[in-house]
Amino acid sequence: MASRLISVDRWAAGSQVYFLTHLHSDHADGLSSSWANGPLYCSRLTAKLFPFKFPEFNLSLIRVLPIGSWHSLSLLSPSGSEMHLQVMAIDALHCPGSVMLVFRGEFGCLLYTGDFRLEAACERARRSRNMLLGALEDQVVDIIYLDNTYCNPSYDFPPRQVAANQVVNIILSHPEHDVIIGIDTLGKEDLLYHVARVLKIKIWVWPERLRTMHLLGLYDIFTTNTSLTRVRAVPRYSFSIETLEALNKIHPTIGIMASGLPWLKPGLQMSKTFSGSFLTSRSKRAPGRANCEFRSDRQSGNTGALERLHEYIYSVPYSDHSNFAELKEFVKLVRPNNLKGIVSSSSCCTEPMYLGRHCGIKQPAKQLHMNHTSKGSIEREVAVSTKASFLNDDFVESESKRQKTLKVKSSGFRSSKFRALRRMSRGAKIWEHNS
DNA sequence: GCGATCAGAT
DNA sequence: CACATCTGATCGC
Repeated sequence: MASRLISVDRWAAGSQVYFLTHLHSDHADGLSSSWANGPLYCSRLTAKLFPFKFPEFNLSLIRVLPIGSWHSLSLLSPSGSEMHLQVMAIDALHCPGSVMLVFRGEFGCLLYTGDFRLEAACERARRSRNMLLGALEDQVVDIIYLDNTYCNPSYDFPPRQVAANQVVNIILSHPEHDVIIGIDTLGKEDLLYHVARVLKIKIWVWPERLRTMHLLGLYDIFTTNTSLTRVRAVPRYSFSIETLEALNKIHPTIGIMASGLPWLKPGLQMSKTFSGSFLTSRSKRAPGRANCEFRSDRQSGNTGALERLHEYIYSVPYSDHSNFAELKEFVKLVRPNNLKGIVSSSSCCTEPMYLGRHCGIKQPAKQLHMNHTSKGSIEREVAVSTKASFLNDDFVESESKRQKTLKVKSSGFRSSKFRALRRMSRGAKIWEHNS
């Protein structure tokens, strides 16, 4: 049906142009060094980081989209005529290089937010909002494709600035401890930078991550020398109770997980908050252990929960996705005719519709995530609602990317032991100069 | 042996 | 009850 002229964060063949909103692997996977399906548009910073993630990639395919200016494209429409459209990238403040995309053309005006967070009090976010409003001028956004990751009123967490200060306070209250902070391959640099600046310390990162920091222009505060600092940012997958227990045999150490848990409004489902989280580990489940003494420092209101999850581990509600209130404000600002979520998961499957009601959008029965089984009919709906068939399938497919299949798992003892050993060996890198 | 893909774990 | 990312198994080459 639809000819799929454009793909966003989707890499199957068949489109004429491709857009990458940011370099997190759940958006970039499918790309590879051998990928050559068409020109790939991304922000300048993403383009700079790109060869680090895909060393063999044919860089001649990459097109830089400058932030804040319209870029014109001519595509061949299914009927064989030339189709003109324009696209603008706007800083999404999700991770370095992340952008949202505004498309306009004979099909109307579409806004694809990608993953984003524009906090109310943030100056850089204010610039993005203004840029967006300037781009829209008097145009109506026909469809907003929204980062609905936390599009549910129960997701209520503070601005990143607040959470960053919580991290600072936790470190300050443990003056004799080493500290590890779990991070991913990209993102949370602002948090680390804030911690380093306020505490006037350097932060250890692993060598690959240091190279990323340098690509981002951060040269001074990060080091791979553990003797220079007591604060280390470690890969999230090596951040575990086992790691902390091992580290504590050598030196008192606390772990801080920035994000990692859903942050529910006080009073909502608190009893199950910790089940199934990253803290679910074999040692935690061992009977008779006193290592699950959750102390809730949750304050009233929504200033954000500071949770001590474990004698060594704190969780801080630091999120690079918008919370519900922010999503609501954003949709009110954009006032789209139609609203669709880009993430499909159990907690937000019907929430775009809910958000639309909150924001006064008159929304026909077209929302995308009624359930996961009616995708075919959804695609037909979208084809109608966009007035033109050229974007449709790929947007829809990008939304179904993160669908999870629930399966019964069987993990063998051998593999778990192997994993533990592997973690230890990675941990050894973490404390190499201490032991 | 290698890359792509998937399941599973964290 | 999330996200992002890693490993290992499997498959096709």
